[in-house]
Amino acid sequence: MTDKRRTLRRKAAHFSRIVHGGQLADSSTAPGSAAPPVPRILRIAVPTPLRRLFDYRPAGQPPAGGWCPGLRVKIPFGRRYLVGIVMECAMESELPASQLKPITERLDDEPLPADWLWLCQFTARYYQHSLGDTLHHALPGPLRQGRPLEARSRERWQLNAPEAAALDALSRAPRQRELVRLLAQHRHGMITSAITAQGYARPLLQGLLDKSLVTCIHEPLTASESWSGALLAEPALPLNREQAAALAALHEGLDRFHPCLLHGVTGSGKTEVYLQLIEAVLGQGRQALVLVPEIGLTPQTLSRFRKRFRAPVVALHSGLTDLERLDAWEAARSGRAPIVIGTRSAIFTPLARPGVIIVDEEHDGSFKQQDGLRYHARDLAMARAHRDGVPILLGSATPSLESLAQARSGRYRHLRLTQRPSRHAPAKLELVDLRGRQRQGGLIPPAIDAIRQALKAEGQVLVFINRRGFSPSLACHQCGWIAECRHCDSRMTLHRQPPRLVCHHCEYQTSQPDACPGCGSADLRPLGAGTERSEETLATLFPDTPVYRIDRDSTRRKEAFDQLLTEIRRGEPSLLVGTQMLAKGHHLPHVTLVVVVNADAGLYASDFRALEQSAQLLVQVAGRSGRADRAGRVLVQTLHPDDPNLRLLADSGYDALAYQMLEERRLAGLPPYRYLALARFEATREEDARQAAEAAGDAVRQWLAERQSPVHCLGPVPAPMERRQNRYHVQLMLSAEKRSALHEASAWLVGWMEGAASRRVRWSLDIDPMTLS
DNA sequence: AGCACGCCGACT
DNA sequence: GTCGGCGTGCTC
Repeated sequence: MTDKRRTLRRKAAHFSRIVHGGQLADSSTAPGSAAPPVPRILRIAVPTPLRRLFDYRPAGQPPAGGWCPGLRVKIPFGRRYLVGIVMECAMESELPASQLKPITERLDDEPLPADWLWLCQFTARYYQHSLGDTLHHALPGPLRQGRPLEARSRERWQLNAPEAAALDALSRAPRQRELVRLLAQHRHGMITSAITAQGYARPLLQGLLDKSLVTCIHEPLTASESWSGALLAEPALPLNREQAAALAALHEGLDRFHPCLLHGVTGSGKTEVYLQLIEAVLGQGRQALVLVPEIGLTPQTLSRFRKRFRAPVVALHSGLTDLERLDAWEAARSGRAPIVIGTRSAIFTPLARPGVIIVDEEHDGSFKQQDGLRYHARDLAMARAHRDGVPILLGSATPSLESLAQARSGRYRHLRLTQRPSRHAPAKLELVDLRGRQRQGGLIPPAIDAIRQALKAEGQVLVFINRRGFSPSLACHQCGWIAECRHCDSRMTLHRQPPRLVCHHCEYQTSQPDACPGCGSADLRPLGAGTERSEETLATLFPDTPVYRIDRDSTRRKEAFDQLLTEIRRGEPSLLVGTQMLAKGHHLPHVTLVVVVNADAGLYASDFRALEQSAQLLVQVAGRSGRADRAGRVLVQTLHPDDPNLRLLADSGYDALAYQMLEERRLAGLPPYRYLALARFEATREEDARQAAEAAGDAVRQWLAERQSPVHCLGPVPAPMERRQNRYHVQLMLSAEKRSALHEASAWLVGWMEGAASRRVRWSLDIDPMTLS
């Protein structure tokens, strides 16, 4: 009884710290202030999900600049040692001195960069995440582990002999010859990572070294490279009128926060605008940060940037080792890297002299992290540009409704590109009625005829089907049994290579049954088509044409994908069957016909963003069709050819549908007109998840009522797929017209859940959720 | 999240 | 007799 009361009191105290305390470290105590007094207390962010700082006593020599926020320290924490980051220096602690431990060791002489620290604090607060966890997440691995942020040396490779002589010596080593040619293009040599990024493995370099054809120089990493002088390695392309106008508008806002939406149809030359904007920024001696979708950081994108500028382009992609990542981070922090290009997590790269942030394909879903720290890189980019006082450019042919609304309201400058260099307008979507038609591999006769014609005219055909595997389910024609996952509320997808039933939600696999487990009948049939089945059908229908399947299964190995793309770019008439992997980003100049096997998935889905996302995807796919000298066709198969949304998209284009969707969002009280926060609860027992959600719902409703808060609370409701991997998902939604109100309410809810949630229930809060599932 | 402590079933 | 299951509590 007394125990219980004590626990409650402790929870209340803890809770009030979370809600009322926790101001951000004052930036006036940041590095640079003169002669700081030695603090008695260091408040430290610790890599744990606990949303508070921990007080320690300083120990050892203070750094030259004095104790200040941003210094890494090693600390004893419970029974282990962790790397924490000093966030505040204070003279008093709420705890008695006897309960404070001294830090074990100071790890830095200089604090971590202030812009990085600010962004992490902003992120933790905005997404209601533990600051310690956020900092940990945003730090390169070696720094996370407490390794020093010191100058590392790196290897620079330079050709020794004249190119011709070297080539002579390598008559029987074609890869080494290629590498020699590459090195010959770089008078000052190349660093290892730049070479491996081009696909040359280290052993090749060793081979050249053994033959004394190259020298390897170990240079300190901090050596500043001079890239001043001539900025461009190749001249900029001429701009059309719209591009020039957009660039002129961007030039007006180079020295301030200037949010812009570059809204340009596929092929209208957005990248050229990026490049010339970056040129201007580099010309001022400042840096550019470019964010691209996960699928967009291809060697082609990268080489376009690298070819244009003489300055080094640092790419942050998933293939980097921890040390390479640290190098990139350090190069950006020190200002040595003028151009940094990377996916979502690259938003956490510090910059010495920020000049512009560009978010390419800003509507892309991969900018939102879907687990753990659920941040949206585009939104963080906006916050960061605002704080740094630099322009930010969001680019897309199919802008998110969020960005479109901002542009329409005038908060973002709306820059449009409507012209394409080719004579042809983007291909129109032709809706094809699927109803009552015989399908082969998902395709109906008119589509097959169109494919035949396109191939006859020496074109390539892209068949888009957003389902991996052979068939999305396996059904018994005797009793109606359907293969379902044991662990999820979902159907198993049939795969042929290898033949298995696979759950795409939890990876659970079984062998394909010979007979129905329900009635024993052998009449099991695949239901519907996936990429494998379309591939098989097309191979039968067009035996003389190569069929390439591009999906996660066929391109598991990276080289396989590159090889396929190279083959496809040769331009021979061929059939490409693929998921959105193919639809996004890749330039496929020889495709003259696109067939969308089924456009219906997003039209009637329950998720409020489904229509927006499928419209964006359809437009992206359609953009693969047609090229400079030949108009393309896009056939869209659908069971709902009269669907008003689909019609609007086909007849009037994305923008018209987008503006209509915005009106619908306004009426429905959904983003971007209201802000959402989604609390998710999951547990192995359905009961536990539901009870936790109900308790949270009751608590937050009471809190809202007491304060007469305008925030709405919906639920709890079961998630759209309630059972996943044998865990039950229930959710609670908060919505508000004002961000600040939502923020207050969700902060309170998080505090409540942190104190109240039972051990068997996992919960998380998703601010600005992308999906309600 | 880790990592302890603590209290109940099948094993050398 | 103990090894180890996961329930509960704590981390300055």
